[in-house]
Amino acid sequence: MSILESPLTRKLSTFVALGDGDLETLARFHRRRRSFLPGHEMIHEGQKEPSVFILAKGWACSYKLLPDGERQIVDFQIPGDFLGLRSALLRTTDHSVEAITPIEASEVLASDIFEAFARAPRLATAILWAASRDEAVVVEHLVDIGRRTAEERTAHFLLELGARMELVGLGDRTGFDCPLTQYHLADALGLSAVHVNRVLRTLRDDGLLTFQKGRVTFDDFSRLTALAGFDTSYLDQDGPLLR
Amino acid sequence: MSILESPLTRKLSTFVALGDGDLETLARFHRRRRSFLPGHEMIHEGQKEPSVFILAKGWACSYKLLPDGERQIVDFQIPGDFLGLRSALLRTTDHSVEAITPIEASEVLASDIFEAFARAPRLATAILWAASRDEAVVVEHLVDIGRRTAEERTAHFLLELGARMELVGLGDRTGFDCPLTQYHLADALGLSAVHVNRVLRTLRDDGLLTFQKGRVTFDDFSRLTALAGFDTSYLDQDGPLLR
DNA sequence: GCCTCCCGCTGCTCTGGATCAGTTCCGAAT
DNA sequence: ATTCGGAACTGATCCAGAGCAGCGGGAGGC
Repeated sequence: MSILESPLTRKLSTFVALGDGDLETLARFHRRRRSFLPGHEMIHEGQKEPSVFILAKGWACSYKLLPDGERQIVDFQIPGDFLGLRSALLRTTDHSVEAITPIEASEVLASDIFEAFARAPRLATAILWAASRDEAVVVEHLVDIGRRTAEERTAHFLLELGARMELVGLGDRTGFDCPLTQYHLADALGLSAVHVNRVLRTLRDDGLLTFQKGRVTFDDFSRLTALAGFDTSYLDQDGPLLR
Repeated sequence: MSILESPLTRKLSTFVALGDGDLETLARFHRRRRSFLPGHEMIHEGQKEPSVFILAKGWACSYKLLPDGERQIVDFQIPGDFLGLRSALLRTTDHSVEAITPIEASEVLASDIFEAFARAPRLATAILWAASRDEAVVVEHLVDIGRRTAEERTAHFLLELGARMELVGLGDRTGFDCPLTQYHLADALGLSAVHVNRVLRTLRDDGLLTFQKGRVTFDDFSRLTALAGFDTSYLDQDGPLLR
């Protein structure tokens, strides 16, 4: 896949129109190609020298484990996302990352990123923007768990995920392909797997959303966004915010 | 207050030894001094042209409101913290910020920050580090809400806050001054105020922690960290990580 | 062809925390 | 000195979601 059509380039381009120099610097990130099988722990909590990856294909999830063995999934990573960027900056790994599907990724050298900051300010801004966007996703997730009911929370979370998939051309408002199990969803939403199952069933029975056979289908987008209190204004913007 | 003893400088210095040029650039941030009274909404969700502040004195909180009027506090800001940095990068404000106490802050121009990235790479790295640290705080908060019981969650959250206060010289492992009400805590922890009250009472009765009269006291630090599953390794490091 | 494992699914019971409906306390304003 | 408003605190009841126990079905391995 050419750098020009990589999901990351696509994502960054919605924010800023990248120049040739930026693209060249970005291309240099993709030196070491790596593949991982489902279940592989790509990054371990506590790891020294944290690795950074750019996801080209497949899904991963970042999570933390509690002493009692419970797991909280903090975020899912989809094509175009960075893995371990925060850990690299903090020089300490505060979470683990696991491959959910077979994965294709580029392992990036932290030094390449810092170099990019020095010599390709436009690209640096774009990366910062992407990092901020990730943080905004986590914040929305926090609100989901803190203040929404199981149903709102599930609906809202899947809509958010759909919006992210759409941003890299892997989905639209009818739905998206989704390799997650109900267990993943439970660990992400702070619910039990049993309850996630019931919630998904009622959402389906109400004709709002179907989560089945590797696909999430938004059966009634407008009623769904209303139920979830989901802000659809992201659908309005077209073209880079910054030229 | 001289720039050298500002909470932000102090915080950044735990990470990287800043040079004269860095400090000069940092000093330029503090051009417009602003004061706010408790309850003032310094940043509004949806605001265009978001403002950026560096908190010098006082406490603020960033939060999101839900359609049904519920509020989720995402984070508290203490001296040395940035307000609205993420919004500035995203060029859209996805949360509000309210002053909790009387506040002294510097309003920073986004352009000054971007300039700093171009000409003071060490400082830029330090700011990036601070932003990553903020994100790590939000992630811990997410785990609190998603997977910990009310008691663990309350204890863990206050310990985390204590660690942050310690980092800017405003607390130690015996406790810290804290202007929050039980309502603030409830909105942050995703609990009802009633339940927060009960939890604080049992923590106090068990001789673990006292939340009273504007101060949080860690009555039994080691039992408390054990209950909360709180990682105390932050206490080990001394001196900048990066020289 | 059968076995096994994982995932989806379901009924029942139990409980952590919400909700409702107050009272008490304290500090600031008049 | 009294009022007033916000915060802390408490008891009683309710319910969303957890926990437990178990079933069915499909995909992969031998």
